Amino acid sequence: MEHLKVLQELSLFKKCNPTTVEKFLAETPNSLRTYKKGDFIALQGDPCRSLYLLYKGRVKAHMENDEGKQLVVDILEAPEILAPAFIFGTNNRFPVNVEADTHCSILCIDRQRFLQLMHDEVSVMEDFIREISDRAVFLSKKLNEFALQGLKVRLLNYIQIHGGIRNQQEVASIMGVARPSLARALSELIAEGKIRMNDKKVEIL
Amino acid sequence: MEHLKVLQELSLFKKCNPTTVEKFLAETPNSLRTYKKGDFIALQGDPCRSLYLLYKGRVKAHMENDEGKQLVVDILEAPEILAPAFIFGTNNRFPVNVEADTHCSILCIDRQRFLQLMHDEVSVMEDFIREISDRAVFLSKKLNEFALQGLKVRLLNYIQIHGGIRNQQEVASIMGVARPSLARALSELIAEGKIRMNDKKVEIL
DNA sequence: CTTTATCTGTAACATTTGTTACACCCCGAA
DNA sequence: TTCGGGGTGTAACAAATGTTACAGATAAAG
Repeated sequence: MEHLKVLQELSLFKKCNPTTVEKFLAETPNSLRTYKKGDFIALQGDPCRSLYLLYKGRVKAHMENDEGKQLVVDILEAPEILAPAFIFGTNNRFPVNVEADTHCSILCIDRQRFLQLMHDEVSVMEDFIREISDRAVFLSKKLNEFALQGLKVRLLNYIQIHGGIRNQQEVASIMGVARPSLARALSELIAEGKIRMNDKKVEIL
Repeated sequence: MEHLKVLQELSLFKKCNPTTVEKFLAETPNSLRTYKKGDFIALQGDPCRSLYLLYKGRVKAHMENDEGKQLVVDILEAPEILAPAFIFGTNNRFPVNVEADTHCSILCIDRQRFLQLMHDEVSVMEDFIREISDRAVFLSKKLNEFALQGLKVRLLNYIQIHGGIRNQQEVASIMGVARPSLARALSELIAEGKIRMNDKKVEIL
């Protein structure tokens, strides 16, 4: 049960009494699942009836439209709560595909059991509400970028946060554009003197 | 205190004991504010430390980028909770401007008092979590549309939901495009036989 | 070291949307 | 009635992004 230790690291349980958490995780009907890289953990539209706790590995959340165009919305690294904002919604379905980006292990906890925990442990309730709220802030920031900002601005934001570009294809998926468009945006940013590139490191000016 | 009755209609309090709600609203330090059409209730970046309950009027939430391009994210009608997803976030600031679209009355409730209510009343906690979750779903749907769908698809969705187009300028702000672009998209949809227009009513085929 | 696959830069052209401008219509005010 | 304002349709051109193609660079595999 060494995964219990990992899950204690979740911000969700940080302020909570460790023995309470341990007891909760131990007593909960343990639906434990593992996935290998490339497996789909959930599909857009799937019902979302459990709390999914990622305790090992990395997952990608991405959307896809009818023509196959993709957008990687988020990349989550263990330990992390998956899709906390979609469990208790009126229409509790995944709005994204969740795909294992490495070998992954996930603990599924019954929704009712978790509600009970929130009743009993005030700090868990507060932290869970904070988690959901942060997701909403994250989404509205993304919405702002996609609806109002051009590609070059989005790209500058990305570079500022990540400090560089490891893989153009990857970043293009996150920006929601085709790969050559990303390369062009990079060239233009360089031509405009906004950034400088040595190797994969990008410097903002 | 007839606004109390209106607020009882909020889905947030639907399952809750009415006298409890009444008592809560009455006892809470009543920061009551009114705005006239066009007033800004909150600005992008403002701290968000209270629960804002809209009990009269209609507000618009919109974002703006540096060049002045605007996007109307949502239009809320009383009774409604304003920005529930931003009160308890790690960085609790408004990500949108909130503007009075008619004469508005808003009740501000202290964040800590409301937390207390959620502790005491399980149904309020559950409903508040549902509210936030629904906001997150709403935002991820919007993100999907803006990042992955073209204007014509967004427009069809809008027409399907609203059953028509009252005012092109208004809808253009919601779609995040210039007004002539909207008119063009409409023409093209008609030319493609996807919709038919008589007067302001739009029929989907 | 050579081979091979992947990543990168870039060009040419198509599509979508923005911008500006203008003519038309409808409707209410003077 | 005339006038003026707001809403609508549309055209012409500009800017941003998508699509496809290809050539060179780089990294991984043998």
